[in-house]
Amino acid sequence: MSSRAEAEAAYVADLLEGLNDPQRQAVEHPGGPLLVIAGAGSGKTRVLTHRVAYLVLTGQCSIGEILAVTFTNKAAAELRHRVGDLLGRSTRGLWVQTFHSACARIMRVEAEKLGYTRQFTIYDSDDSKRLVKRCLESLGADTKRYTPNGVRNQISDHKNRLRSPEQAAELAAGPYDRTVVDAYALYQKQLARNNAMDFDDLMFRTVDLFERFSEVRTRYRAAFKHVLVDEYQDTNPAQYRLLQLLCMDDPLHTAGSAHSGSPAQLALDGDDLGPLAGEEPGHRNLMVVGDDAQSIYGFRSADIRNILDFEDDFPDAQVIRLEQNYRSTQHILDAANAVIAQNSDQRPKHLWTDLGAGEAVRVRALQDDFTEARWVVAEVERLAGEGVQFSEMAVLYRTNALSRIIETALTNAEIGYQVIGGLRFFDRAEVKDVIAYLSWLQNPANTVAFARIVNRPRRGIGDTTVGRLIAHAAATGITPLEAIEQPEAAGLKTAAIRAVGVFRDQIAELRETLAQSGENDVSVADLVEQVLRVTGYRADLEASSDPQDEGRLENLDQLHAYADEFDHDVATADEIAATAGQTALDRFLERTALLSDADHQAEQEGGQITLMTLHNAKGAEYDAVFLVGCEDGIFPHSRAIDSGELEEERRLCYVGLTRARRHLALTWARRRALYGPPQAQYPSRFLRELPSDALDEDSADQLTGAVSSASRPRVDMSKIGRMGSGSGKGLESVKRLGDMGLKRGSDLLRPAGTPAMPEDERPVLRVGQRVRHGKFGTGEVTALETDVFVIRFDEFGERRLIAGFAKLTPLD
DNA sequence: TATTGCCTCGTTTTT
DNA sequence: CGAGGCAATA
Repeated sequence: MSSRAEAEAAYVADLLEGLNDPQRQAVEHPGGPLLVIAGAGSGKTRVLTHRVAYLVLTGQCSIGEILAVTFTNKAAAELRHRVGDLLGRSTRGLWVQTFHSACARIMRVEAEKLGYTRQFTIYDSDDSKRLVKRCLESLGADTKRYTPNGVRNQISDHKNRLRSPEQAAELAAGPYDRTVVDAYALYQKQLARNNAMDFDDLMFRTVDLFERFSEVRTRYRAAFKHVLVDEYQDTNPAQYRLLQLLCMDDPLHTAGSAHSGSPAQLALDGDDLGPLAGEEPGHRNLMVVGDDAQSIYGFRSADIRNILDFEDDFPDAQVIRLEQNYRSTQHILDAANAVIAQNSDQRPKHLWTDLGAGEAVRVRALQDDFTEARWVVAEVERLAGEGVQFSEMAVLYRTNALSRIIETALTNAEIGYQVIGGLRFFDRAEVKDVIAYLSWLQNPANTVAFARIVNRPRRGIGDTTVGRLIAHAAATGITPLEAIEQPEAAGLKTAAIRAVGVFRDQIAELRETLAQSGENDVSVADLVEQVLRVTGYRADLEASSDPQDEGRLENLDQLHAYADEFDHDVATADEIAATAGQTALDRFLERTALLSDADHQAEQEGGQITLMTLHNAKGAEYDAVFLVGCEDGIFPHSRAIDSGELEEERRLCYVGLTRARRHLALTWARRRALYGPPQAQYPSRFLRELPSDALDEDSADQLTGAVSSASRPRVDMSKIGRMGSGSGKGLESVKRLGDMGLKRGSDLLRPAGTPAMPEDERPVLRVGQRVRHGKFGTGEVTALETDVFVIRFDEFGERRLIAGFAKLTPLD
């Protein structure tokens, strides 16, 4: 053996040191499709990083021939960092990217083939929502019935399933679907006209590109000899297809029928659909790592079938399971195992540890939300007294609305905390405004950015004027930038022309600066500064008396600082190579578009306890975890109960439980004031799935008393009718209901114009009785409460009616 | 055109 | 309770 080979063998032996058997098996996998089922805390990142290092050290491929994809920038950064540590050298050339940034990078190079310029703008969900709204309006759709957000989600789902508008049309069942499809078609047209892609397009267009241009496909297939995927359980059909196109044989024909879709329709020349005769076979080196039990993004079109059916999709696939957990004590794992075992659509799995049984898991029923919060705080203080760091504790909840009361309790106890999630830095209106300025300067076709900033700060350019400018631009095929140069042609009158003129001059000045920046490489920070100054944006905020504007100014300072940092951040050689021909502004916009706040978020400051949703908790771990609000309707969420999505909720529970290393407590409140007055709550069904052996003795009776009432038929508050239009004449009655612990206001329905009915005239009803109502037609009484009827109408579903107002005629 | 007040409605959200 | 939407106002 040559000394070089010996040295290499030594390196590799070193690398494999300390891995358990299945981990090592995964790292040494000879090639071909590999699925690593990595239970929570089983060392999946370890496997990924070691695998990359192994491939490089054994000379199976160079570092630049590996593509590792993740879902978050944070995960990508960590992966890169840890691979660097293992290899002891630079990871330059290694493609560690999020799905979206990898696609964006490819699209920047290939955009022209699909009719975009390289400067295409990436729309975030907010931009995309605005555009959808505009589309709906121009279709004349009622945006109350067709909410922009709802329609956008539907469109997003179509795209994630690789359905073109035409294909979506084939599936459209009712009038709602058809409107969605119309909006989708128009929306895509507008995106193209705006030279913009939304997040979904980054994936969809890349798939499209690979499917239609064999030359491009071949190039990327050859470039990556190994593809690794993190969090595979969260991939959607588009991502699945992309992986297939990159790795597998005969890529145009291997698509599973469930996932296949033909390219979106784009009017383009140079189509290159053809048989694949002569195309190199795929390398098949696809390694995916994930945990089906942690698939919690189904609502974002992630398809758990991807991981469940991996062996069917790739018949020669190897499957390796990692079940040894290095994080939690056995009681915690027992609890998690028991809960997830209730799911039927789940790979059987049994986490175990050699860390010992540990402390019992605790379940606590508290009389109300306030008491619950205080209990958690008291426990936090007790644990702190035992030496657990605040930074090692977390409070988890299903919905953000639950955080407030915990925050209040922590504040009262003077315990520092940080809330993860909420409004991100780059989503703040003022930050987005400035970015929109920059974005529009870079891409004048970006109508969404134009509409956003044209009257910000206020310049007296109202909706009508903006509408005329946009309509004029659309009608004549020019950009909004050109449109403001010809306000007369757009049909504007004197006052509007003057206002637009001011704006036009400001933009001209900014464009001048930008043009110079191309030559002299003026920094992005300077551009930000220019925007703030020239547009009067800063002056406007400074002159304001609104106290919130102070914070906005601070945010803008932060944005400036961020841009400054960006200017001085020496781009890696990689980035420069990938972005040849791009200006600093181009790169800045790309980065901000794809960067979430989590990446920007300061590392855990010492001494602070963390509050976050269960979704945000994935990947995190803490010594002590409190899972609050374990009540049916909250967790599992009522909407999930309705739509039968309990398994995903249960996986969410599994995620929550497995975040804890040593201390785990689950709490629920018998009464909770979520919106308005307190309401009776019932314990989460998941609590009853916890094995008593894993619980402490006090936990045993924490569900009794309430369980019997939970089995009582309950009114599903989410299906309750709404108060009719008209003013609050019913307020008194509504207030009385509030006093009785029922929800008030919008949950109660009073048909417009219906007068209150004297008590003695109200019909006597019984459950099961058929009734007629003036507005809702016929239905059946499902429940009676004091002053309230609950009726399931044949056409409108369940509604709650105020007895004093509802005119109901008994039918039998 | 900007401001106001009233009404509605209420998951989760890696990009 | 509180944010966002919208219609009635100044």
